[in-house]
Amino acid sequence: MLDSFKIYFQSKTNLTDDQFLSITDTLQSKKVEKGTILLHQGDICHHSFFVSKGLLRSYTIDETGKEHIIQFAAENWIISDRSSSYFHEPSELFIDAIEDTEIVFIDKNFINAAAEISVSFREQDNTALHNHIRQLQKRVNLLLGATAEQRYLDFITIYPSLTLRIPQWMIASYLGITPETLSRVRKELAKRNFKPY
Amino acid sequence: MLDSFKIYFQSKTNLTDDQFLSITDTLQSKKVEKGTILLHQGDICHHSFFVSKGLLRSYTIDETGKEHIIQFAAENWIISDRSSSYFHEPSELFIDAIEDTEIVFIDKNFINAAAEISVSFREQDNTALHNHIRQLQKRVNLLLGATAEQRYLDFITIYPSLTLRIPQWMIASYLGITPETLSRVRKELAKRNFKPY
DNA sequence: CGAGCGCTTGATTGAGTTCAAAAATCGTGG
DNA sequence: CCACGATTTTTGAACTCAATCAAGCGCTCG
Repeated sequence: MLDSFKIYFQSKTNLTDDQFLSITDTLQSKKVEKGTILLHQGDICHHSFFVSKGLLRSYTIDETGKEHIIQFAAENWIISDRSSSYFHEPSELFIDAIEDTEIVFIDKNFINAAAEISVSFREQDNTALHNHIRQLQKRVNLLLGATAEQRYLDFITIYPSLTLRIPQWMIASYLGITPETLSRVRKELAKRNFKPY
Repeated sequence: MLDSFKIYFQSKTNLTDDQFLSITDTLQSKKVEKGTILLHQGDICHHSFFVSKGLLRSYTIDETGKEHIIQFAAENWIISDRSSSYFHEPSELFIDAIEDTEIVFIDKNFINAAAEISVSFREQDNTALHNHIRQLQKRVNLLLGATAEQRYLDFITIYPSLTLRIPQWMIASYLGITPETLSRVRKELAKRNFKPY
């Protein structure tokens, strides 16, 4: 599993093999099965999770017990609660596995070591933060104005490869609509002869 | 106007007066009147705007001509389109003045110079990015689940000092509801003897 | 002082939710 | 590999929150 992390990481940071090895000797990786919870609401988030295989999600549960999915992370994505790790605050989020998943656990030590020896890592991290902001802002904008159908169309164009892997009720939760509504939206799109795949 | 920026900036970065002066000699500041547009959708965002007095907002306009307000910025806040400046992309956003406003224009040169000479500036900038992510994520979460009333209550508790300064229809736009709905929500709250101020 | 903008109020409409139940799919053990 | 229970998706009907449409009021600022 570390292999794909290495490929991912070096593509972003141009570290030499030696440099990479020197900071990854402590990295843990692990296979978890579908349903495993990696981060609990209320806990402080100590890791970022790199997905080498499988699928994770982060979500909140509100007072009425409803889940709201914040993010998905498939192969070669990193998921975590940045606010919680950065500010050492209890997390709002749960993170769990939608599929059996292979994970590399990235901790503070690694981040610090990488930042220490690599300018490009720091730059890359900064770029990732900006990307995150851009993505969140687009989503806010979508949630402010778009209909259920528009939200779904947006989702399948941005994440075509995830659409078939993620259960519909989770996509609905990500879009802020009910599973029933999503089902009807899809039916309507099919009727209008729309072919997503 | 530069004075309040200096106070703000030094409180966050512990630069000496000399250091501050050495990088702020090129900074422009300006008074703009209510309604002035500082950034147009489609333009690339070259500045961050520090508000020393007054009130700015950023917003999008969708295909149907509707405004969606992304952010407000009053005294001692900075507003910009980070994605646009960082990635040199055309901005999705407009930024304009809700009140007559005094602004300090922060450009790339200043940012780079400050980052060059001050570790604490870089840290501060990183913290600001994380704060921004945290705020956006909370907002996504709110938009995913909360009713009109919950959104409004959240707004007035987070931004009590802005509630009276911002026209109601703009607050409605920020919350993703119509002005009519907000008016009714407020009426309902008043009836239930709720005293916001 | 009046024209325009913002806020309120009312009536109506509509997109999406809720509740309920059937149909389809999945996964797991025998 | 099949069967059966569980989960997911679909469908239907009633309902609800918020949007829309429309009209009137009040303020301000030009």
